[in-house]
Amino acid sequence: MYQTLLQGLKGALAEHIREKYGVELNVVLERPPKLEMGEAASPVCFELAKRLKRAPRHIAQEIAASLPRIEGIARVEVAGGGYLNAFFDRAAFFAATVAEGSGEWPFAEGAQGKRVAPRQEPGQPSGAKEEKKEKKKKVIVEHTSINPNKAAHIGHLRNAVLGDTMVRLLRYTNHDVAVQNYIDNTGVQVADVVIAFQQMEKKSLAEVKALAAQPNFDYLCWDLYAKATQFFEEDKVRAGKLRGETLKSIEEGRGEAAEMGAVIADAIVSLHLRTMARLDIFYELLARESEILHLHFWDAAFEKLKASGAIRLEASGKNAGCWVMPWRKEANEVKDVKEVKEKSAAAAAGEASTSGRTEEDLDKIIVRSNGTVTYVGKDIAYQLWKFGLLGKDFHYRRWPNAPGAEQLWATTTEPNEPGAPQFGGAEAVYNVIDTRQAYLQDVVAEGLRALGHAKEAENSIHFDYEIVALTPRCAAEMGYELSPEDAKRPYVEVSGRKGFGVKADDLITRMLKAAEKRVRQKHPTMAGAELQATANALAVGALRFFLLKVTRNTIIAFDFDDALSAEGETGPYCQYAIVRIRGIRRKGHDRGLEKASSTELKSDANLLAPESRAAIQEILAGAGNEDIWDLLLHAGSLDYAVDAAIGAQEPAFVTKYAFQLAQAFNNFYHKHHILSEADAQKRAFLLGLTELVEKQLVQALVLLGIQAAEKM
RNA sequence: GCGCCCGUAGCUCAGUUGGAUAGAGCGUCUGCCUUCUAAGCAGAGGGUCGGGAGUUCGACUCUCCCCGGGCGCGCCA
Repeated sequence: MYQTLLQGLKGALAEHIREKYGVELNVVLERPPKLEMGEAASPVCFELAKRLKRAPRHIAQEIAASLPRIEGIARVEVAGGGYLNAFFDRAAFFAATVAEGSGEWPFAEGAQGKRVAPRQEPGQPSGAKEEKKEKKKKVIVEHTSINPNKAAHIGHLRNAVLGDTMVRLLRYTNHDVAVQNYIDNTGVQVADVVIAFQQMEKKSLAEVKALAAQPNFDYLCWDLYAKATQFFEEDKVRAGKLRGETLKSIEEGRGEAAEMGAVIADAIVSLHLRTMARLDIFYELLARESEILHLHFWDAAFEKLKASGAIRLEASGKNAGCWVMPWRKEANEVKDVKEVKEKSAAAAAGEASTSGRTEEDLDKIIVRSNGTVTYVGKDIAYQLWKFGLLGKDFHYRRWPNAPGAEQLWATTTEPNEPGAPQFGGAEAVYNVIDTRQAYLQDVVAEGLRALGHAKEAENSIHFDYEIVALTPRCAAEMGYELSPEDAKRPYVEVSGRKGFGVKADDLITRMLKAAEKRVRQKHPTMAGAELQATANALAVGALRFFLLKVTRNTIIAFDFDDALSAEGETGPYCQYAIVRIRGIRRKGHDRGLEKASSTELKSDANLLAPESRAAIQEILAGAGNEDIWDLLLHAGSLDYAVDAAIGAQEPAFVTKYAFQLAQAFNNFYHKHHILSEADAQKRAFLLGLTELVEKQLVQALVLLGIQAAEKM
C-alpha cells in the first residue's frame, strides 16, 4: 500500500508543478528520517528553486497551500528549508492495506469504491484468477546449472537460492516464469570423472552403474574429482590426450566413455535435484548440452552468425583460421576500442608499448581453427533459443522421479512425450551466474546484438553475484590445510576442482540438527512429524535468509557460526515474530475473543466499517502509540519493498523488509499487551493489526522461500 | 598492462535514482521472564564513510587523482 500512495503522491505533485509553474521534472520521494515528519517527503522544491530562481521554502509553502487533496494523504506540510512532508490518513492506510488486492479504496470520500492503482495479483501458488489481468510477461530464469560431476557446494546454494527467490518475486509481480537448470552433461568436468573411474579406479561400466545407484554417489565423485585434478597435473600431456579422447566420445554419444558419462551425469543431476528440493527449490526444465549438440543448435546459430556478418573468418594474424566476433559493444565501449587502436598504432610506429593489447585481442574467438565451437558459441545458440530466435526447438521428455509436486521436463533427441509444454520464446532471460563470468555473458549479449536482436540483447540479464568463500578459520575447522599466505587472507575461495569447500548437504544437515536440538529444548514434548517440520522450516529459514540478506555483489566469507545463528537479523528471528502472533491468536481464540483468526478479519465489517474509522484513527494518532503506527506502516510497505527488489534485482531488499517488520512487531509486542487490553474496540483493532502483520510477514517469507512455523 | 568490483562502528553488513542528525545485527557493558513463547525487549558505548581535490543549495552516493584488496582479460568450460 505504501508504494501505491507514493505513486499517487508523486503523480499529483508532478502534475501540480506542471500546471502551476510549467515545469516538468522527476519528483523525488524519500522516507523522512523521523516518523513525526510524516510518512513520505519530497525535496522537489530545492530543484524547483533552481529553475524558478526563488527561495525553496516559499515555493514549498505555495505548493502545500494549493495542492489538491490526494487520495489517502491527510495533509502536506512544509519542513526544514523547503521539504514537503506528507502525512498519511492512518485509518485509511490500515483499511487499504487489509483490503489490498481487492482494488477498493476504503473510506473513499465522494467517490465510493474508487479504484486505486491495483496491486498485481498476490502470489497464489496456482493461478487463481488470471483472466482479468493483462498478458503476463514471459521470462526465463536459468539458475543452479551445476556441472553434474560432483556434489553441490555452498557456492551453488547461493546461486540456486538467489535464482529461486528471483523466480518467486517475478511470479508475485505477474510474470510468467519458466525455471530452467542447464546441465553441462557433455563437458570436460564430466569427462574428468569418467577418466578417473576408468584410469585411476579401473572401474567397469557395470561397476560405475552400481555406484551411481547409491545415495552418496555425489560425495564419492567429489573426492574422485579432486583426485583426478591431481592426476592430471602430474602429467599434462597424458591429461590432454585422455581428455581429448574421452570428450570426443562423450560429445558424439558413442562408446563406453559416453555411456559412463551419461550414467554419472544423470545420477548426479538427480542428487542435485534432491539437494535443492530440501530448500524448496524446483525446476521446470533441465536443458542439457547433449541436446544442444545433437539437435545441432550450434549449426543453426553458426549459419545466422555467418549470414549476418556478425562473425568473420580470419585469414591471417594470430587468430588465423578462426571465426571471431569483433568486439564493438555500444558507444561507451567505443572509447576503449579507440584507445586500443591508438596504442596499436603507436606500437606499429615503433613507440614503446610493450604490453598494450591490440585490436585483435578484443575479438572473441567463436570457432577454433580446428573447426570446433567454443563454449561462448554454444551459449549464443542457447540464448537465441531462449528468446525463440534460433528457429529450432528441443524435444522434451519427463524426468523420472523428480522431487516436488510439479512435473519436471528434460530435453531429449527422441520425439516429444505427450503433454510436453512449450519452452523457450521468452521476452526476458535471467541467467544466474557468478560475476566472474561477466565478460562471457557480455559476449553472448553482443552476439545477439550483432545478429540484429538489440532488444533481446538488452533483455539478456546476467543476474550476477559474488562468490562464497570460506574464512580461514572455517577452512581449518574442516581440516583443510592452508598455505601461510591463504591463512592470512580474509577468505579462501572454494574449489570443486580441488575438493575444497562446504558441501551443500552437509551444511543443510548440520543446520537441521542444530534447529532440531533447539526445538527439543524449548518443546520437550514435541515429536514426530511436527518436530521434523518445525526444525526443517527453521533450518531452511536460517540458511536461505543467511544467503539472501547480503547484497549480490558482496563476497560471503562463510563461517558456520554466522550461518547457524538464529538471533538478530536472521530467518528464525522473523519466524519467531510469526510464532508469537500465532500464539496470541490461539490463546485469543481459546478465550473466545473476537477476530482471532485471519479468515474473519478480511470479511469483518466491524474494523473496516466507516463507523470504526474515528476510533482507529484515534488509536493510531494517540500519544504513546507511535510504535503502533510504525508497525502498521511497515506492514503496509511490502509492495514498496518488492518493487524495489524487482527494480534493483536485489532480493536482499525483501530480507531487510521482513526483518524490519518482525522487529517493529517485537517492539510493539513488548509495549502493548493485546489480550489483556481492556478497551474492547482497541483490542479488536490490535488483533486485526496483528493478523495483518502476520499476513504480510508470511508473504514476505514466502517470497524468500521460507516457511512460517506454528511453534518454535 | 587494460577492464570490472570492493574499502562505512571492534567484527559482519545495510544505506533504492545525490537530500534532513550516517543505520542494523553480532560482540562488550547495564537492566527486563508469577501477565500473549526471553530464538525476545530496553538502554549505554562505539564513525576523519580508505585519502585528497572537484561538481552542487546539498556528496557515503556523481567526476578526477592516489592508496589498499579481490576478480576478469585462453583456439578452457
